Amino acid sequence: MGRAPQKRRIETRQRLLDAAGDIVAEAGFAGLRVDEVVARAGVAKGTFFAHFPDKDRLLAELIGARMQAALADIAAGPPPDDVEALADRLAPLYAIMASERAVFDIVVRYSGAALETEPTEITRNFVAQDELLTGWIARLQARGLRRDVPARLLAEGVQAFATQAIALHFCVLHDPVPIDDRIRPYLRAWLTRDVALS
Amino acid sequence: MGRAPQKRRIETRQRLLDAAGDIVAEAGFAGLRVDEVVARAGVAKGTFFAHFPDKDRLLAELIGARMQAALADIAAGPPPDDVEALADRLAPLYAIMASERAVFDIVVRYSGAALETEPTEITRNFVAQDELLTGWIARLQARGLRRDVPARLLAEGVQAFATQAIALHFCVLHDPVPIDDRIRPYLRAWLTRDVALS
DNA sequence: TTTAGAAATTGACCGTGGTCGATTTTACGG
DNA sequence: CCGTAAAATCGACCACGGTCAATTTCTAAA
Repeated sequence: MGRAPQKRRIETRQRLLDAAGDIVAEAGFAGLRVDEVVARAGVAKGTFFAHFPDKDRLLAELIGARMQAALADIAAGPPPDDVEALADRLAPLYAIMASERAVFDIVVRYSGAALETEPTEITRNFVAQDELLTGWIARLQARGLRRDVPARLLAEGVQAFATQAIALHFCVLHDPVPIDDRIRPYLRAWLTRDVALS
Repeated sequence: MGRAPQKRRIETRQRLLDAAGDIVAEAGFAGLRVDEVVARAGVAKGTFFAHFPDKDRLLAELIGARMQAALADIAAGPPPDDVEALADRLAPLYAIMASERAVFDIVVRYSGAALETEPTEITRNFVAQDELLTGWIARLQARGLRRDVPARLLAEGVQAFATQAIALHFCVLHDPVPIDDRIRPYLRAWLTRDVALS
């Protein structure tokens, strides 16, 4: 364990994050250049990589922060009472993930902790999603949801379908359906034992 | 419509593919460098990009070819008679997708046709997977599989779970379970109406 | 206050993917 | 066989992410 980080380091890191945030606001995540970030933050290029192992990790940091905010918002409300309400509640989170192709790519890459690296905010977000969903689903299993499968597996499945739906969203073979509408049929089929009856 | 490609162009393209194949055999997909490919093929760098829009598309070409071979093999056999057999049959295809992190990344990126670009061999492979699976599942629906959801949606779901399972495979948070074992619980839950009874 | 050493920063440099105007090769009508 | 326009190839060049030895700044013990 090294020493605690100096105040200067904290400030530099924040300046880098702020500069990056500004650039994203102007040019999107895909338009972010490391040279531009360090220029705006007023530091040398090497400093950037003393704070972030690579460019993608900075993006993951920014995206993870947005996802955490959205998830906190979602978790703050009451648990949903059926599958449709559940889909409604998750929509804002998925909107972030699908906001840009570059964002989705980063989310997918870091949704599971990469083997070598420290977990990112995105990884933690997915773990938190898992817990929230598992709780919601376990509660709904007392109210008509399928009970033949553990709540945790169902929760993981929800994430699988969300990824699939967003991936299809970036695909031209399929009509430009809103992702929310695309996720819903999956969730109905996955979470209920008999769609015709629900 | 321009003219048909000249013989020379066909040969050059093949030399590039062969060189790339050799390098992959030696160093894996992650170890492929464009400079190395053109050096072995005996052409200039610009020629490479006259044949492939970018490096990733070459990789997609190589990976797609392997996937097509595996899928043809799978399709050649008789249709499976239950969920377990279905999972068995798909295993070789998933083994390719999970063989390397770099491979999985490419597969995910091109599994749906990217908005701007020509569809790759990988895209076509996923469409073919979809059709094969839809046929298999429709047949199995006459033998006990859930009938409350259209076969095509179930087929898409299988792909969603495969992606999820392979992604988790590259994640250290979870134990190093073989991907096949990871996919199976999903498929049982997704394809049957009541896991406890099956 | 001094000072040793750790922490933080610097910027020249490199590897690699990708571009583009110049050049050579091919196909084909006359 | 020649002339010419399209096709194919070439390679110097650029953009951008990432490295690292050198330098500056900070901290804390003496």
